[in-house]
Amino acid sequence: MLAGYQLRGVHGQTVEALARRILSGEIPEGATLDLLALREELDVSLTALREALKVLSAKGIIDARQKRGTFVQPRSTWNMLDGDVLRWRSAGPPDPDLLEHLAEVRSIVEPAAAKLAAQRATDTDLADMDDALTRMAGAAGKPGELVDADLDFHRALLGATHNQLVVQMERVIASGLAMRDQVVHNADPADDPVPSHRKVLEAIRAGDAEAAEQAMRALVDKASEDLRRISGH
Amino acid sequence: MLAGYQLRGVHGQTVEALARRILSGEIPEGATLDLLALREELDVSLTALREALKVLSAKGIIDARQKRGTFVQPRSTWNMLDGDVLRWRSAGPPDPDLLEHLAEVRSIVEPAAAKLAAQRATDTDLADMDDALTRMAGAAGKPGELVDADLDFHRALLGATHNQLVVQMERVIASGLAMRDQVVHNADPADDPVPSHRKVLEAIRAGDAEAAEQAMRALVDKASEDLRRISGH
DNA sequence: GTGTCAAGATATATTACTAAATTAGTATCT
DNA sequence: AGATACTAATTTAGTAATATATCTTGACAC
Repeated sequence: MLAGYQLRGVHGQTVEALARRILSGEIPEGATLDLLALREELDVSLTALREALKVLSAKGIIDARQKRGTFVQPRSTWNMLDGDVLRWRSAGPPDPDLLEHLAEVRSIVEPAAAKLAAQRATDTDLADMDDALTRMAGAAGKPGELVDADLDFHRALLGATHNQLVVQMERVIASGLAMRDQVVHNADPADDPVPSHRKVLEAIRAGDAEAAEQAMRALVDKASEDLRRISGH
Repeated sequence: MLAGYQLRGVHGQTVEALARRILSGEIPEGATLDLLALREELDVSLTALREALKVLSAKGIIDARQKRGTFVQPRSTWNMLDGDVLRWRSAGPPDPDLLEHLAEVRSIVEPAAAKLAAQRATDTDLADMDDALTRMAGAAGKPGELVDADLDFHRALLGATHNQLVVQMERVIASGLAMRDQVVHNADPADDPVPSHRKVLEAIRAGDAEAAEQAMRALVDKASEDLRRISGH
């Protein structure tokens, strides 16, 4: 049960089904949706379908205009930073570009976050990170727990920036970790993730912004490197 | 007409009204929504209300569970990077924290984006940025056009990273510019924004990643500085 | 050419109903 | 008395049929 970073099934399965068709490209960008046909295919009422469309519309995936019809919007207007959208995308066949982009965002955001965290972390923040690290150390062998604890560490770190918007990047990182797991499965037991994380934490605890930034940069650079090596680029 | 970076009225006014009430704190976090009461207050049908709720639910603002009720979620789960959410927030009384956080995200993302852009910008990207810069230079005195061109420049720059996720940060930047405009109104005509932007563009054109990063850092640092000075901190 | 008007199409809203899910209370049995 | 099983109440979720509002297109007049 590695559903640790899977959001609760907030929106019914109609949305999921529709989203999958669009995200996968089965229904391409620019296409006009045939609501009546979809209604039959998905075997739901029109109102239920429209509620699903409202969700997708809220995420910038479709646009429903009177008289003209309901269109799939270009991918550039999709809310790629939305947790659901990321999850739907990662559900399909693994997209190497997406993985690359996710890693890139991490390497932009996380070192900067570590820097801020070093300047602002409260005792509670530190305790949260410490707790996650302890659980990481104790989860050797149990891949599910390890990923959960890993994510918790990064979540706590982002929280320590005390910047609401930075905290939201959690979704990107969670998605990145989830997709990585789909690809790697059995990580090399030789490289223990704990020391590198501890290095970050200690720099933050010491309030050394530069050291924290650098330690985090090393961490995400290694992650990117691992990814590149595995995805065969 | 400074609606340049205002999204088309995608979702009806019911969503807007509900969103305002929640975002403003009138309906606080954790509150249980009384659908029947809201139905009357907003004077819409229940299905229309439910569609509005679906939109808010898609943005992580509320959570509707059968039998238990519909709850306002804690702010930490709201999709703060969503364009609509940002717009709704900036509609209310200006939140100094939000401005600060927006500026912080800019100062994290944009220098990194400039660096990537220097490595990847195509001729088209450069032309787009150049065009925006030209329009900036020609829009002296006309504040609306200036902001539009400014935003276009940053949009083009983000596009030049060729990273879908980074491109999405446009919403954050657009929101930041919009909120800044609400506050400053009449900018000091003494400081012309064009030279600093041109410096960034030229570094990108030259493919000098470090210079581009630095030039952009200088730019956003100055913006943050201006903001801090005005908002009276 | 430009503006106005009518017709057609389609998303949007309304009403009223049924179904499903889940909590809490109640009764029953051991 | 305590645990289990049943029942009721509440509230979201879904269905269906119908009406309305608004946008697009094309035609027609000016």
